Amino acid sequence: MATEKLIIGDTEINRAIAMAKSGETPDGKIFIFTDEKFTNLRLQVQAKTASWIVRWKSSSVTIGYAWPAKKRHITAPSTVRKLADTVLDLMKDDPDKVKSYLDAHFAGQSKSEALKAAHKTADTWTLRECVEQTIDGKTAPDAKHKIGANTVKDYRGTFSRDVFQKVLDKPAVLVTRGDIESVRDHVKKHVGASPAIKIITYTRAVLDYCARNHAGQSGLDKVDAWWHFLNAPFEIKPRNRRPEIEAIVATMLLAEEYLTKPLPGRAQGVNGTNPGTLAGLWWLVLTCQRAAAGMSLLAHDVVTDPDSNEFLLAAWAEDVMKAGQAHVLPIPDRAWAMINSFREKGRHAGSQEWAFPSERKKDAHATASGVYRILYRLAGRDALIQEAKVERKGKKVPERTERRDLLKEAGIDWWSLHDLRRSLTKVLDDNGIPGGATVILAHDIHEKSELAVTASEREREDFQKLRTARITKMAYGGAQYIALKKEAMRIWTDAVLDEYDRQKSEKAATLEAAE
DNA sequence: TCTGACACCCGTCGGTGGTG
DNA sequence: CACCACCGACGGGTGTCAGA
Repeated sequence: MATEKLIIGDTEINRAIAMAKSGETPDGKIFIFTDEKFTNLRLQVQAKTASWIVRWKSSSVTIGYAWPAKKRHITAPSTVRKLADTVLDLMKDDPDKVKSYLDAHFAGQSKSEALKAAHKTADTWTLRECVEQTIDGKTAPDAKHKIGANTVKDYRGTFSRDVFQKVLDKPAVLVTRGDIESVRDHVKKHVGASPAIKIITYTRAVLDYCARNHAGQSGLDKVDAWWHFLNAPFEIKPRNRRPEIEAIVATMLLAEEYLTKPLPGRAQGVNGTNPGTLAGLWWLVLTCQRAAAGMSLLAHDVVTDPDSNEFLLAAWAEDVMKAGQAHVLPIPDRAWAMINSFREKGRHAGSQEWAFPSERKKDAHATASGVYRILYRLAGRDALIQEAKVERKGKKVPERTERRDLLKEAGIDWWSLHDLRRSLTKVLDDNGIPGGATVILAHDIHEKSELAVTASEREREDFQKLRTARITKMAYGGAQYIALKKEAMRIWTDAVLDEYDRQKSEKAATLEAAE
């Protein structure tokens, strides 16, 4: 083995690099330069690498490479000696700390930061432990800023990503901005912007929580709060799909047409839509409520308005609405008649429980998902066939043939339930009542009335009467802006229903002309 | 005309990604 | 941070058809 003892300088480094590049040393064995200036340092060439090694007593540690130039690349003699000096001290102190120190050093931390980090490795939390502690702390019954089950689900989803695992096992004090940013970028590239933003948001939340509440155990008191600078340099463009009333109504007429016939290409003569589900779609079109909340309307919470012949009142309890606020909406008679014309033809029409009972399940309400599927099928977005579970036994089976986008064929751009809310806002703005949309959409209502019902309450003979009284009181008192809501609801529903009447008679005229 | 087998269809469930 | 949209997967109910 060739060993040269001298002061390692650029000449030696270049020779070592040349050897490593070719993979050949003069005698084919390991080639070593030992440094006369810093006795514990050596530059060792073996195969295709030239490594910087610090030796002390019987142990040696690689602190970097002169070649290859990929990771931990160091070629300046002074830099190497400085690093070697620190590492040697650490080796004498506690050899176990060297690795973490080098991790921190090459992650770009300053000497003092990296040293602090190194001294903390054994007894401070990993990032994973910080996550767990944060979730535990924020879900405790007496937590100050509690998080809900959905948010816990969000945390778990975010931190369970594969690319995150390695970083999570690092001690939190050693995690760097670069670590988190590379996870963020990977997720952005392979998943999407929203999950990538969550990486940043939740990492920041976790480190903040631990630094604030468990600084000692997490070790985060020894580190600058670099996570405050974490950022996601992109944003999600807000959607701006806004179907015109004409398109909405054309879609509704199309859906209505398929109440009595199968959709194109279907192998069986099953009607494309069912009245109960269509009633749900009409309900959402005419009220523009959030789909899930809108469909969970209880049957007894639609009441006649004692103060008006032209409206009904619909009410949602606070636990159904976003932000936990009760909501009352006046429904113009004309609109309710439209909805009801389909509603009363539903399979479970007249349900005591739900205003919009499911077509399928007894005792359940029609779901937003089911309503949405009407649009989904009309656009031909549903899968062509399910995979056959059993081998066909030569029997001729009806086959589904084509998938057509009926909306496109009718010149309608794809729209979905949430888009209705933008259409409503536009129509009301155009009609000079910009506040109308806000009150209908329940963006900013503060109402504390109790609408929860107990079973025994419902047993009472005069329940419906009492219920009506309570909803009315809520509608007219307090912060429900009932007059504004009435005006806004009338403008919107009239606009939709006028267009419906227009298109319907136009259609009838076309049919007549064809005969 | 009846019956049973089969696979189809609509609406539901639940997970993932997006939104305000 | 708490909701929403979207969509794959699936199941109960049912139309279809061959054969009795």
